[in-house]
Amino acid sequence: MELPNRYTPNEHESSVYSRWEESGCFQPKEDPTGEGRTYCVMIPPPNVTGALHMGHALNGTVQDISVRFRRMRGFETLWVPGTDHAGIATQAVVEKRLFQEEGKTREEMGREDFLAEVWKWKDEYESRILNQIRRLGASCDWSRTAFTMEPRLSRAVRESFCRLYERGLIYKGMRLVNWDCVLQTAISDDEIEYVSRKGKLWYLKYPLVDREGEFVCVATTRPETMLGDTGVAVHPEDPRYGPLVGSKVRLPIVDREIPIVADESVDPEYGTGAVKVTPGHDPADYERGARHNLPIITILEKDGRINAEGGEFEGKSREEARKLIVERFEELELLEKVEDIQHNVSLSDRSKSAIEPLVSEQWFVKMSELAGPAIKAVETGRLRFTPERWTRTYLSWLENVQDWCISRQLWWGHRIPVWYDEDGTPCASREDLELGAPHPETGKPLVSQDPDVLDTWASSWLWPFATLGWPDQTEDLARFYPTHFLSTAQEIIYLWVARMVMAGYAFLDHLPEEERCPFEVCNIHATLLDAKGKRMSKSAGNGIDPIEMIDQYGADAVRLSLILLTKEGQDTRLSPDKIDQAWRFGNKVWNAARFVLMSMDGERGAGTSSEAELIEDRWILSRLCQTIEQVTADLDGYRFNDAAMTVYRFVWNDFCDWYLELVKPRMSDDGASGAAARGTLARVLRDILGLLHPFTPFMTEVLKDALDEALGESAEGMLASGPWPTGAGLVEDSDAEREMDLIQDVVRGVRQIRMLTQVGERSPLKAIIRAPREADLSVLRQHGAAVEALGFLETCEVGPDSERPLASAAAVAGAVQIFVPLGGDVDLEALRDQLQRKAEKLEQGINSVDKKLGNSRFVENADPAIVEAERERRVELEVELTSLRENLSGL
RNA sequence: GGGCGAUUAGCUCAGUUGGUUAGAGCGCCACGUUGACAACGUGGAGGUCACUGGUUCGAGUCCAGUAUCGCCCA
Repeated sequence: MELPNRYTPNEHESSVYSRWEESGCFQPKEDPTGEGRTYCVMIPPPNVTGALHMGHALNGTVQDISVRFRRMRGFETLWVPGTDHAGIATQAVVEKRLFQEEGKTREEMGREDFLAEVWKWKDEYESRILNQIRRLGASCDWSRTAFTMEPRLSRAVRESFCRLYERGLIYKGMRLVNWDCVLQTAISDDEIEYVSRKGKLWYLKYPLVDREGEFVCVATTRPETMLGDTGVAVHPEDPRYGPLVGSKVRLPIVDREIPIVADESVDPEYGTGAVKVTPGHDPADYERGARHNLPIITILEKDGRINAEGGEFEGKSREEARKLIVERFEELELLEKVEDIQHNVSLSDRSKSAIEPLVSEQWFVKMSELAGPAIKAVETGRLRFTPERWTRTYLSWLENVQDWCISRQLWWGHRIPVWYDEDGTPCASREDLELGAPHPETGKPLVSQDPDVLDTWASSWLWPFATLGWPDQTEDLARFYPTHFLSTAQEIIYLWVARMVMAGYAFLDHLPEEERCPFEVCNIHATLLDAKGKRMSKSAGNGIDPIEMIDQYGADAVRLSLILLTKEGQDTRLSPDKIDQAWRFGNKVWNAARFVLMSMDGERGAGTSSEAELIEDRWILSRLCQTIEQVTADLDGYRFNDAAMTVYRFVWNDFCDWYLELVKPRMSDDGASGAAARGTLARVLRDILGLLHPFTPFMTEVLKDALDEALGESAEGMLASGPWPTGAGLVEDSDAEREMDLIQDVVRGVRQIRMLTQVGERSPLKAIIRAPREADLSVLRQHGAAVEALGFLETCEVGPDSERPLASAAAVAGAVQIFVPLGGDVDLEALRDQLQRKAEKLEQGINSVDKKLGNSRFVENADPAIVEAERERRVELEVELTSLRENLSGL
């Protein structure tokens, strides 16, 4: 295969992906013995109508690396893909489009027809996002693709609902909930976003009953809610109001007498220190009202208009009512003042309309009982977060968990499996019940099913086991549950992670307790920021489209850049030039491989440490050995960035910069040296491709084919199915590394001379090397060829006390001095300058060591090994400084 | 308001249980088209590690406080 000098991802990606799929390597093999090691990951199901964003790309990459690494190591891996029906988001999107395009509302269409439309949308969008995940290279088992509303998973939802219902953990009640007046549904606390906005604080005066001309002044940001006030609260120790507690005020406009109560929750510093209490429309007031038995008055319709309680304002919108009521207060001379303030407004995530707290009848799950085992899971180490600090976030939510409002006034979702008889007596059922059939307890005919649907999280919290077949005891469930790794975003720790853990303990009661936690490791990936450090988000419009980037740079570059940039747990600024950096690395690998493959004809050695004789072969194999060990350990510990950096450096700095340069002269050699070089190159390249495969799966797969072809070896399987490089036949060779260090230093010395003296990179030079130390001398005598090759030296004369030629340039590498006779071309000034600077740095180093060694408390207290190391360092520095000074004085 | 994170070279970031002369990529300067890669190579310049205290023989690293920025939650 002839490789072009540029890697063009678009030519390869789709065919490589198809080959993976056709090979079946993304699917775990049957395992009748049940003894194979498994590794299972569940994808956080993206919203079915959503599009892939960079957060998905990063998270997908992290999961894919984990899965590919384990697969290559021989685990039976399963990565389950799928999507989430995302009740409110999907319904809102479809509703909007239908209205815009066809002018229809869902009410006009009716429940059944509307849902048919949503299903159509779902099918279209589901394939879009799943294909985007494929584009990234994700090695999911597509035969197990799941959807939260498919029959299998819907059955799991029914089962879980009924179990909780039977355990008395689900109840229905009138509660103050967050109401979205546009979508006309309750939403959970987690679906609210807070936006800081400019607003006003109105100071309203409420006249005291029986005290003509006296008032209590309250401050409010929502004056229209005064229509529902049923009290005024002050702090019990507030001297301004103490005497008034127990008396009453007359609510203006409404003309209702309401009491003044003392409540510790009131902040005497805020506003006037007296607050109006509107239990029907404010969560804090709801609590206050409950404590003081104040009545609850609801003043809003479901669409946000004022209802009959508002008297003359009935039918007005919230905004109109606010304006009119403020005007009335002014007319009544009861408006004391208005202040401009900055405050937080709660908006619905989906409709972006202001949330109205509203009392309504909803279904709830009692959470405190379910939270216990989830807390214990982290305490006992069954569940581990990476980075570890997220444990606290998880625990703090669980420890303060509120009951979960699970009903939504939507149509798109799992309909609540509760039916009512004519008296409204509910019964929950796993199977659909016929209307007219007798209620199992009362015997009266059933007249209706609950119209509401469940919160989407009430199905996604079952994801780790429902996708494996639960409530049935399937083979998959037995084999792959509990799963091993979950990777997700920080803002979803409460919404999803904690609930999944609760669900695992609550529902998988056929398993012993230690096997119920749905995953071992929960990774919280970095937040992606734009180049200015702002969080990438759809609403801010500052996101980078991953698909666009894949088109431009290839999936490998997108994946690798995300990992190279993302030190675990640290937020990451992403911009296209960072992706370009990763592309360049890929191109470097491509060209290195191309070069290696061009010279694979002829005899080839085994490429093992035991066979390696030449210093560069021993050295690169030793470095490879360390790299494999390091990368394996890092991936095992989910340190993706460290792993990627290690391979990156090995490939670029060791393999390309030094090894390839060193073996160039040997590559076309017919003898043993050439065979060893080719064997070593083939071995190192093959292992590099293996190590890189989890990060850059497409390119490595293409190069693997090319390598097989060049070596005349049959392409057995794909890289994706392994094996992972083991390091077999490699040893760490510290002698080779030390020797290579010296060679590199000397070569750098020669290069410095070339630069300083402007003699050019390749003009042949004679070098004279003085190596007074026996160890250096023998290395340089033995491996002079390497120095000559990389320094482009004609000759290289090494001796313990070589004479310095007249008119020579010089460099220093430790105790070694390098001289190059140059006649009159030497720029002595520049040379002296450089050596002088180096000497100053050395002196600085010696001073700091002397300061330590001269300090008796250091010598007495520090670890003896450290003290010894400092002494040795002192010697080394001194030797180098001596040779530098000799060199300088010889100029 | 609560919690968390960050502050190191012009920019983006590494820096392990405290112990070399604090590193990388990009950018910059100089040189170089040589047998893979000029999207490359070689060499170089560039840093009071935000600030103030403390602990320690020793602090970029640990502790406390201050400032600025950011994220999550309310």
